[in-house]
Amino acid sequence: MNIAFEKQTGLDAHQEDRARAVRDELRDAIVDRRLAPGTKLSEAEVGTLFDVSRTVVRGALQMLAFEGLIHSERNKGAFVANPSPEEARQIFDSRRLIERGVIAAAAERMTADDFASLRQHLKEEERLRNDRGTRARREEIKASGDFHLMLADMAGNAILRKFMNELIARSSLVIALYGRTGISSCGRDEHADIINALEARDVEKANALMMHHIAHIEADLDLRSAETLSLREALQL
Amino acid sequence: MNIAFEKQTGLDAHQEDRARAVRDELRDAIVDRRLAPGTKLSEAEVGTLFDVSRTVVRGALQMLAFEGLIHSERNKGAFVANPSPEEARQIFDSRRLIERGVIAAAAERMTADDFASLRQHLKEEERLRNDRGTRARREEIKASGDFHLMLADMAGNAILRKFMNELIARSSLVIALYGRTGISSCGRDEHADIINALEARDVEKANALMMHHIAHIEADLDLRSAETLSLREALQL
DNA sequence: CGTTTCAATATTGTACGCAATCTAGCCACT
DNA sequence: AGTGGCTAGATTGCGTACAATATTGAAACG
Repeated sequence: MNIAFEKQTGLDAHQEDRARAVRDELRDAIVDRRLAPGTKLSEAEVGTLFDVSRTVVRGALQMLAFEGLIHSERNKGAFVANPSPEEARQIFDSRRLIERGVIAAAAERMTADDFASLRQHLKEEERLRNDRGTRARREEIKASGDFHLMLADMAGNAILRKFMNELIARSSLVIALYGRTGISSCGRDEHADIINALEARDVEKANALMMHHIAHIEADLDLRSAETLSLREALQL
Repeated sequence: MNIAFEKQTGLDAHQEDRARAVRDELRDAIVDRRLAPGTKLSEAEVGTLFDVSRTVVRGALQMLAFEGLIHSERNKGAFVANPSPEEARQIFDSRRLIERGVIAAAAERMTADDFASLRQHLKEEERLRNDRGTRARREEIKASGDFHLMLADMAGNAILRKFMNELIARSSLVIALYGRTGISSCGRDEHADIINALEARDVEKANALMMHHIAHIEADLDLRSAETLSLREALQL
């Protein structure tokens, strides 16, 4: 476990809820794959790295377990989730369902400001796409997910927003695991097209575009490696 | 807090994961309103009642907070959730969305056994509906929710199932808070109609029936009392 | 008499220690 | 040499003590 942040980030910024801070750091590390699936997250080790007690670490791990990002077994410990192809399918099926609802709700509520901030975000995505290096790739994955989360925000339903948060995080993990080209599939201006359709208040079209978008992401996955993964799971989990 | 179960139930059955056992007891108590919304759940008090340490209680409370059944504030404590009318709307909007997906997935996977166990469950609901007393009412609410959870099981998507679990629990809370007649709306054989449509593999009809069903439940609520509740919230929260 | 301050009390947040459980490595035995 | 069991080490589960924060009540002041 070669995490190199210690307490550089806002971990000790406000001394509020350190468990949440640790969770956020771990989640980022998992989502952009600095922590490989299957990695054991030892309470003592994590605690040492973040300079907090095991009590705090346990809180953070419990939260991550709820989000499905780690998998913890009693008396065994917590491990970074290693989603099976079947789980991957379920995640994307769920996304199709929920993003449909997000589009429908957002279409009725979005303001000019919303479109402006989405377009601002698009520029950022574009910039990252042209950058090179693994760091840019990681940020690109995160930015791509953030687009969907911004839409969920604009839908104005806190529950759907929470569900999306979980689904996006787990999607990133799946893409990291099974992605062929990384995220180039997310590449072309599909996000922009969705925004345009929404601005035209064409819900049908926005929906169709979103479904295509998700289908593209899923098509970039190589879910055949089922056996390989079951094996890995059997061996190290 | 007049909970009267102590350790009568399967709490100490297996000595595994007592936090989960406490969570389940508390969830039941919240969902069928033995614990009123807004009630403070003191760690020490809960611990004494269940004869476990605060550590275990904290674990249980954290889980309930994730499910949206309690609301905990730092250095203040945990309180049984007191959903606002707006939250109630969001919960039912989310249910409409997700149950649509459940119906679609279940329709393609359900077996004869599934229909049999659903019909078995219907009989149980029917029996409870004819019983009198608050205990029967509570069990009726739970059974009514279980119907939806059984369908979610049959959809074969663990993620949707988890979402439904949360939504059903929160719905029960909302119904308890805002329900006019209790659950008579859920009464007529709407569940049975849905099963019949599913068995005929008529997804469209099943969906329409489910949407009507949810609309009926929602129509039985009195969400006007917005001010009253904000006040209550302001006073006791 | 109302308001404000402050101290006493209660409650939550966190660290730590011990017990229970799992893991790994070694030795004996076939 | 391979297999099985056993012991030593490591890790998690949980209780408890102490620190940090909020709440309550009374007393002092305007």
